[in-house]
Amino acid sequence: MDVPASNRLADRMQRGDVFAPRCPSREVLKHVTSTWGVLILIGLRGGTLRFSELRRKVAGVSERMLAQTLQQLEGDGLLVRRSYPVVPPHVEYSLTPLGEEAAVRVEALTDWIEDRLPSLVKT
Amino acid sequence: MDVPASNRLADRMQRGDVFAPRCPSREVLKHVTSTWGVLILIGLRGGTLRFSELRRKVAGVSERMLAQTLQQLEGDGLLVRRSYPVVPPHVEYSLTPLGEEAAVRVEALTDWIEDRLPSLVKT
DNA sequence: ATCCATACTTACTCCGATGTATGTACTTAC
DNA sequence: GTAAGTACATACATCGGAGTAAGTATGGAT
Repeated sequence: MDVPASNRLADRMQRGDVFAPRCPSREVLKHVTSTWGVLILIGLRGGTLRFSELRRKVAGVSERMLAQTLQQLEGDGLLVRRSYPVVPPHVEYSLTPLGEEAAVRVEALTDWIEDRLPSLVKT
Repeated sequence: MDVPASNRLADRMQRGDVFAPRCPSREVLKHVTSTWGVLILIGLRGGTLRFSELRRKVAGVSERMLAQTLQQLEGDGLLVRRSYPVVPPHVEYSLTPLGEEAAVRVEALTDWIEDRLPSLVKT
């Protein structure tokens, strides 16, 4: 069968198509599937967390990567940052409804991997 | 509340826990969520494909990255490689049942991103 | 004789993802 | 006075993901 007209690159990019290298969806995908993006999304499913709480929950993140990844996900509209002008600083992060939807799907993948790990060939 | 004993690092790694930095599940996760890993898994959902067919379907991959990512996913038991001793070479790749399960979840995520792209803040 | 197609591998290179270390501003605790 | 906690920013170094180009082996087409 032939390729339908709606498969043209421009159309696919407007709809959102990860197969189109320059589609913005690739950016979001990159953020969401990044090492720390995955863990932050899942970590926040339990509810709102402060920066340092999240840092403890997502063991192994550096402050640098945590801050950076949080900004990316915030820019994508997947989480919100609320800061309170007190001292010491108090900043809270929580998923948006959109972020919750993304997190559910990411967690479905990681849960599956964790479950099936024994079936997967040893590295 | 305290951390239960089953949350000890060693236990979490045996079960498979992406939050444990040295758990093998992190390796699999890395392969599956890599730029080309994602696209290859989805690309193969349509059925068996040859190397060059896959290369055309997953637009933008270099031969180098395609070969390398295929080897990773094969090592994880997510796809199988069948080669026929003919000339010119003929090699087929297809998902294993395990790979199909993974691909479904990966595609659920990418489908969601494609759908919700308009809702996501512009970069 | 030369080119093309196939499925890679290898060498070289580049850039972005990530880690480390340090700084900041303020307060509480010792 | 000095250390610790908080939420970052910034500079520097590193490492691996990723692209490019070329090579390999073979046979058929031109």
